[in-house]
Amino acid sequence: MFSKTCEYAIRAMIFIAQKSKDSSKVGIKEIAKGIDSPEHFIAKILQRLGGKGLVQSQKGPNGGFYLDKKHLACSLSRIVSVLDGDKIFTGCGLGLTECSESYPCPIHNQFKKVRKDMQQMLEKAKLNEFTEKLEQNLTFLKRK
Amino acid sequence: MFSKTCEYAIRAMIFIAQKSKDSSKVGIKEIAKGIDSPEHFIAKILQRLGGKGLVQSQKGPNGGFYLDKKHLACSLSRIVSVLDGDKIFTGCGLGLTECSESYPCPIHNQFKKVRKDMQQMLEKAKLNEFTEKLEQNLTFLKRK
DNA sequence: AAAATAAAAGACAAAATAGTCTTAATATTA
DNA sequence: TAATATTAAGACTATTTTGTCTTTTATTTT
Repeated sequence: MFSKTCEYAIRAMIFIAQKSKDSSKVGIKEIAKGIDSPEHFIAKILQRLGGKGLVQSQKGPNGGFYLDKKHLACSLSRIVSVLDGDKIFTGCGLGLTECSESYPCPIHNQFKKVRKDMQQMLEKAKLNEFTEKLEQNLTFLKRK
Repeated sequence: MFSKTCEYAIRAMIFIAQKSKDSSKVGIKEIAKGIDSPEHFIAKILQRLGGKGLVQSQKGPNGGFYLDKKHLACSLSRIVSVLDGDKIFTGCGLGLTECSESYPCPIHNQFKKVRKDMQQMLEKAKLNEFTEKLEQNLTFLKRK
């Protein structure tokens, strides 16, 4: 569904959101451990997201990644579209570049609905809404 | 969403279904042209599907690929699961291998619903249901 | 100002996916 | 039975994605 890049990214962003609640920063090692991802890989992904302004960071001792109030309200769909593009939201299920209402592939209408539901779901999902359940150990960002 | 392999496969199978209506066979070149895909690539994909019994074929002059009545009722979900596996139907949106009801990722419930809708949509979609609209040029399997 | 710490950047490597080409096997037709 | 047409199979190449390693830059603390 999503690329590995995107899966790690969402997990990392939710993790950073959790840690940013009390406006503290979190280092890349802790993030990598916290979401069980390759350290250098997630580092590069966060660089990309930082470049696009989705996450903030600070170098040097006591530095790290963080999210201010505004960025805590970032939606998952934003992360997906920045990293994977919006093919998943608007692309044809059968890979036709010209697929559209007026030139539909055979599953255009059915697929359109599923796509839209996915988009709306990710649109509604904001980074800061996951913190509480994580703290209560009702949801998880890494394997047991 | 789906792999290129799977996109081509679904288009090819729908194409073969259309041609199989009057129980005639269709060669790989015609299929490749009809769905606008690399010839040798779709050939290998159809080999895989043939090996799994999803499509039938015959060698030699006037040979080609075809679908008998039974196989014309094959669902798109079957094709997807044979080629891409069922990660898309059952896998975690954030890539957690152990994600489940009792150990859910933060978006488990929302994602589960979208996944299920997708699966049901593909389950219901049978190869033979697309033929008519294709013939009427109301839907398409290749770019203009 | 120096040392230490942390992210940024870029080069590299490995694996998976996508795509191509050649040869072999098999069935049909003449 | 020989020629031909067609899929099957396998080796190969290219591209993209995933992942690693090293060096640089920036910031903080001492």
